[in-house]
Amino acid sequence: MTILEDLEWRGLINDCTARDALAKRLDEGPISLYCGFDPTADSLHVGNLVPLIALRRFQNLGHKPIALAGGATGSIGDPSGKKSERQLLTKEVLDHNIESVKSQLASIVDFSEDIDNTARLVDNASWMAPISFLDFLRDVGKHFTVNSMVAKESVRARMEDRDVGISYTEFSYMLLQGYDFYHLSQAEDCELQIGGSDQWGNITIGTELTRKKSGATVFGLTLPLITNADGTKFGKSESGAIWLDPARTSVYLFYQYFINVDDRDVIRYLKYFTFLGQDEIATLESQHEENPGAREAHRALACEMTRLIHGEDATEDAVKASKILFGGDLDGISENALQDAASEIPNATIAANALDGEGYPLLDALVESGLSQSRGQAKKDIQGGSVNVNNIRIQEVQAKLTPSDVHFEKYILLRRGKKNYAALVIK
RNA sequence: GGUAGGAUACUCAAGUGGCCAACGAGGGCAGACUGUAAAUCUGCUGGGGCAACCCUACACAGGUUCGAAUCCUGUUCCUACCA
Repeated sequence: MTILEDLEWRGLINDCTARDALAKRLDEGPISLYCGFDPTADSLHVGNLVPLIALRRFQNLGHKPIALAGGATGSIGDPSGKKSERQLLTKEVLDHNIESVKSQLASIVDFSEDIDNTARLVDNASWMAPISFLDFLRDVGKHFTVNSMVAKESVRARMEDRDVGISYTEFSYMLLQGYDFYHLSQAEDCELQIGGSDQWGNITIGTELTRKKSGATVFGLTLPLITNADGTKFGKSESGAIWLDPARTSVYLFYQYFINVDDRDVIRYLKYFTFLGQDEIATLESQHEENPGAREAHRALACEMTRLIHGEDATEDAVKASKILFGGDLDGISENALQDAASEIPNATIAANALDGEGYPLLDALVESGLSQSRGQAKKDIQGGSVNVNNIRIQEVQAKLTPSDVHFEKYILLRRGKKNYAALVIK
């Protein structure tokens, strides 16, 4: 199966320039391809993942991936899909972001030097910064009419909204990205750019510019926007985006996000995100249809994803913790098991002597651990029967935690609702 | 510039002197059922207090009144029509 057939089967091709010509070129041998990302944050999140994983799919088949960090473009701001003008980021922030994201990229594409088609990371600031404004206008700007630029979706949306408008700076963004492609085609023999579907306009500017300036044919391919069956935004949980940085989104929560994917989405996501083949996914699909309650497909998705981003050991810990936390009773649990579970969920520390005498109010513990936002909310949660201490439901608002609630002289396990856990660590 | 209308909680949207921390819908959270689903049903949805109650909040700043989201004055912003 060719790479394009594989992507097609996975539902990962949204749009493609000169599809037949690209297929032919891919048959002839490995090519270099790139995918850009703007360093707007110091971590990637799962929403960024599809194009990067696609880079890896190409790499697995011998092609040479280039990850492009938008040190230059990121300082301008891509208007695509943005309703209003963006705040400019300082150079220090951009540099810091690129540095942080670099290690995350390494878990997705292979940067090891002992293979022929090792991945490379480039920063477009390195070739963009030296170009003078005059040169840019003469060498790049001359190739495009404002008429066609204005017609691009990303610009038109902002032009039509007269309240926000679009600055000249953001208007120029597409030319910068277009120039990137031209530059990489010259300097790195890069022949393909991939990206999210919102990048179509920017990518075609690049293929056009390259053709006009050098006569070479380069290709563009966009991947679909991931949509959840229930209409919510993919990659967002109740507490915000699911980040790849474990300091921002714990491995446990990362794993749980995929475990909790909607039934209707799970097979699609296995195709989008994992490297499992047709046979394996077909097996999971039939298992899922026969017995959805077992959630084999969810487990496979969550494990594959967690393993890819966080590695084998962290995945095992997350699986272990999930088993303990959703296994019911705490009786007979071992100290190690509880400790493992506690290390995966939010912790709050209280002093041992706070439990003495009257005991420590459960209300305070809920707020302290972040499970409830305020004491008033904590009270409602308790009255609503959603609060558990050591997996036993507590409904007295005035309940106090005492030394008898402490397991192994160290832990009290709190839970709000079915899935929100926190550990109270006694010091 | 003129005239008319508008600004209410996460969003939409009622309320036009006390019964308003504010109807209703969506969203969110939780409970029941289940599979850590979906659908459905139920409860909650400004902060503090066990409570009586207190504080903060109906664009902003003042005023009238025992009492204001509601009336008056000024300010800002929106929308429509006219110039």
